[in-house]
Amino acid sequence: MITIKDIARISGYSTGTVSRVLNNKADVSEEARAAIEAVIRDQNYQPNANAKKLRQTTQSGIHILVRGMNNSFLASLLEEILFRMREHSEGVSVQFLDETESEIDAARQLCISSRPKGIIFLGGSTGTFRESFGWMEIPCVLVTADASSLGYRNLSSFTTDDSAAASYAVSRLIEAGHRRVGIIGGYPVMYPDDNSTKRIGGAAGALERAGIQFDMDKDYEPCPFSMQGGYDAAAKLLDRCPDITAIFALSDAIAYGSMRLMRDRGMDIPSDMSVVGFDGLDYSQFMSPRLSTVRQDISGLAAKSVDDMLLRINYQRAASHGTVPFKFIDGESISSPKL
Amino acid sequence: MITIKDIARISGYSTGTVSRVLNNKADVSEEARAAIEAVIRDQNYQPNANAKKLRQTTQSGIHILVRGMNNSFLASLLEEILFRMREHSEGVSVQFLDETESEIDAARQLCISSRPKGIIFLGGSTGTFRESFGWMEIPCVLVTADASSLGYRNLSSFTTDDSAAASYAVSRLIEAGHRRVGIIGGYPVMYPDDNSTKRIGGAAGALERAGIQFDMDKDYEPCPFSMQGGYDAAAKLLDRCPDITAIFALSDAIAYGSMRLMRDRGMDIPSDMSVVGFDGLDYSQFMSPRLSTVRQDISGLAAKSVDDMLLRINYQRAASHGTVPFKFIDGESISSPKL
DNA sequence: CTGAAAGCGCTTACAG
DNA sequence: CTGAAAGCGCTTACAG
Repeated sequence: MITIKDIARISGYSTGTVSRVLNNKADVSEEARAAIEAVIRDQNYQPNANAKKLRQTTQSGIHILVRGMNNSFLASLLEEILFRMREHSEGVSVQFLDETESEIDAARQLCISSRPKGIIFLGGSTGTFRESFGWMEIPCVLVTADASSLGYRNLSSFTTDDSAAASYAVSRLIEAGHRRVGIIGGYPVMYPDDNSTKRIGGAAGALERAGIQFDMDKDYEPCPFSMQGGYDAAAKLLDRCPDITAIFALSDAIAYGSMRLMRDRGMDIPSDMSVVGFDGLDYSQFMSPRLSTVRQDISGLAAKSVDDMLLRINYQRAASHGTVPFKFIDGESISSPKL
Repeated sequence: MITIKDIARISGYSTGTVSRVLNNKADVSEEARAAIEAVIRDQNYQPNANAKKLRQTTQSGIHILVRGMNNSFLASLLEEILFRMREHSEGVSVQFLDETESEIDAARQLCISSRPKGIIFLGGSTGTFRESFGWMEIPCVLVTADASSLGYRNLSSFTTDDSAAASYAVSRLIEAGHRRVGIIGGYPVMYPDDNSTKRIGGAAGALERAGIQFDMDKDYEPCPFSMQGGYDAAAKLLDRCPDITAIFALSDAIAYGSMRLMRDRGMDIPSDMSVVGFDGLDYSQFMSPRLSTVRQDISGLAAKSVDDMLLRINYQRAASHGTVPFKFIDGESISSPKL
C-alpha cells in the first residue's frame, strides 16, 4: 500500500505539498507540481478515500437511494443519472431499498455514517418526505415525484406531469370512442401529491370533461406496480364491470399483467379491449401488440436532477421543482370499442 | 455530530471500552456493556464509517460490481444477493459498469480506494478475468460464468450449466419435430468458457446428437443481449435461412426481439416459427404467447455466492466453483413445424 | 510557495 | 475487565 507519505519521500516534498497537488490547489510551484505528479504516476498512487473523507468534514460524494429495484423504469433512470454523474466525475454510490423501508430512515443512516454531499431519491413517495424529511440539511433531489408543495428549502423535485400525461393517455381512449374506461394500479388513499393520485386524478378528469361518468369505487382497482399486480387487478375490475371496453394502467408493467389476464380470458387486444400504459418501457415496443403508452422523458429527468444537484452542491443554488415533457407512444393496443 | 468520545464521556467509560462494546468484543463487564449501550441508544449514536474503515486496515464490506444495468436478469440476481447479505448484516455497496468498461480495472480502483473484504462480480466475462485478474488478493466471486478452468486461488464462480441447459432447450425443439434450427445471440469468438460459447456449444451438440446438421456460419447469428439485438439478428438469420422453423435465443430479451421481428413479417408464433429463450425472466410468462425458456435458478445462484463469500471472508475457506440446476419453463412458443 | 504539526473518529496492542 | 496512547492516511490552518 503506497501512501501520501511515500509520494512525499520519493518526490522530496512534504505531504502537505503532495496533498495540495492532489487536490489541485493553487499556490504550488509548477516545478513541484510536475515532480510530484510524475511520482504519483510512477507509483500508480491512489488516495485512500476513507482517510480523505474522515478529514474533510464535508465530504463523500453523492448518494443515490433507489426504492424498488426490480423496476425497469427506475433502472433506466438510474443508468442515465450514473452516466451523467460520471461525465462530471462526481463520486457516486448507490443503495437499494426495499419497498417496505423508509427512504428517509436510510438517508439518516447514510448522513451519519458517510456524510454525503447530496442525496438523490429515486422512487420515493412524497408522503414519507412530508412526515420526516425535516431534519435533513444537505441538498436532496426527489426524482419521479412532485415535492413543490412540501416547502423544504433543500429538496428539489423533478417529475413528469403525471396528471397531464394520464389525462392525455385517457383522452386517446375517449377519442377512439370508449365510454366505459377502467383504471388500475397504485394506491389513491396515500397523499394528494403522490404520483398514483395524480395519474388517477388526471385520468378521471379527462373522463369527466368528456362527460363520462367515472365511479372511483367501481371503475378503479388499486394494485402494486408489478405485472402480477396488474393481472390480479384486471381480473377484479373486469369481473366487477364487464361493460368496460378500455383500461388505463398506471404503469407499463401493470398493463402487461392486465393484457395477460385478458388473453387468459380469451379476449383479443385491442379488438375486445383497449389498453394504455404509462412509462414507455422498451419492452412495450417489442411485445405484441405494441403497447400504447405515455413515455416519460428519462433523459430529461436525469439531466435536470443531475444539473440541479451539481449546481446546488457547488454554487449553493436554491432547490427547484420542475416537470419534463411526456410523449405519447402510438402503439397497437387501442382501437374503437365494438358496438 | 456525536462521536465515540461523547459516548465515553457521558457513560463514564473510556473510548476503548466503548469501542469494544460497539464491536461486540468479549472482555467487557455486563455492567459496562449495559451502561454504554444505554447511552448509545439515548444519543442515537452512529459510528463514523470512514474512521472505522481507516483504522481497520482490513475493511470496507463487500462490493458488488455489476456489468450492464439494464439487464433484468442481473437486476433480479442483484436483488437476491442484496437481500441475503442484508440478512447477514454485511455492509454492501454496489457499483454499475458500462459494458465497455473492464470489471477488473474497476475492481483495482475499488481495492485501492476502499479496501473491500471481497468482491462479487455480476455479468463479468471470463476472458477479462483470464487476462488480468492475477494481481487480485481478496476473495472474489464471479456469478454467471464458470471460472473453474482459470485456476485462481481466490476466485469462486457459480453459474447455470449453460451447455446442458441450452442443450435441453434445443432438445425440446427437436422433440417437437424441428430439423432446421437457428441460434441467435452472443459472440462465440470470445473465450471457450464464456457462457455464450457454452450455450451455443450445448445447443449445437444437441442438434448433432439428433443427427441434425448445424452450420455455424449459416445457422447462427451473433448479437448483443438486448431486444433490439434479437430483432436485428433474427432478421438477418431469417433472410439467410428461410427454411428455419425454430430459433433458440441465447437470452429472453433476444427472444423478445426476434418475436417482434417475426410478427412484423406476418409470422405467427408458434405456428410459423417456434422460439425458445434462456433466463426465465418474469416478463416471459406475461407476454403472449408465453415464452418457452430455460429458467436460471436466481435464488440458488445468489445463495451459493453469498454463502461462499461469507465463509471465505470469515473462515478462510478455499474458493469453489459450482452450478445451479436449471428448469425448463413450458411456455406457448413451441409447436411442431408445418409440413 | 512550502513544511511541520494538529487532528478527523475510530481500534487495538499494551499495561495494569 | 479497563484506560491511556499510538496511529490509520489524509487535509489544512499556521508559520515562515
